[in-house]
Amino acid sequence: MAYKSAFEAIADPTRRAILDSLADQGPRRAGDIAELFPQISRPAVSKHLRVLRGAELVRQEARGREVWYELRPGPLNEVQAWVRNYERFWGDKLQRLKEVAEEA
Amino acid sequence: MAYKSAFEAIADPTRRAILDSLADQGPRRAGDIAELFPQISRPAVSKHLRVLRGAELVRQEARGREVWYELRPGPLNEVQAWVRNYERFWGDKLQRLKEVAEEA
DNA sequence: CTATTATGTAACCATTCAGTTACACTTTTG
DNA sequence: CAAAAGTGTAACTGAATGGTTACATAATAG
Repeated sequence: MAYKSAFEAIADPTRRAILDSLADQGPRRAGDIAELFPQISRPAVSKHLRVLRGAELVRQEARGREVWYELRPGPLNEVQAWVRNYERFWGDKLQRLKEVAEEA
Repeated sequence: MAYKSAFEAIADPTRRAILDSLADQGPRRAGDIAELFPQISRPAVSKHLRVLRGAELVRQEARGREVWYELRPGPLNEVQAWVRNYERFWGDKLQRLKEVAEEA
């Protein structure tokens, strides 16, 4: 059960949704997070949380018998940096013009 | 072999490297791309290319018996948009300040 | 025409993944 | 204390993943 990179962690749509919910609504309990996904079982969500922990995208904090999860989006930095390298291809007008010119 | 989203396509480091090489050096032949990865076989690279095609991150163009691959980074837009939602957590100074304040 | 080159695919394999159910553990509640 | 609540893990399962080797096909070269 090797630790995953942020790239792998966010490949799964359920895990992205978990992160989204933490971003929108702040720290939540494990059970509350699981309730967001009635279609899958609680242990399945627990495993997703473990993957997110492994990627250091969330931090957990025990409060009595409850466990609160908090967003820790730092590692997404790497993803952003990688994707930014491609912005020019759809953002840079000159680049776009060059592509059109090459097609002609 | 269902078609993957951009998120899933870029989860694999070999596929990211393929995209990087196309971004850096422009369109290349399938064989040339495969040579970038001496550690894995040519068919394995061919399969990665297929995944990238499925995600519409590359386009292929037959030129005689050669097949040229060209970067088509449009779908990365979706990834960028998603990640951008998290920028504020590490970029926004006010947000950072708020977090520090909450910890204190 | 034949041989070679460039490429993709089929068939197979071991591993990983995402899910399940059953269970264990710890903390709170009555 | 006993029961209930909150959570994670073990064991299992079917499907998908990433890799391999062997082969098929099409185009160029001699």
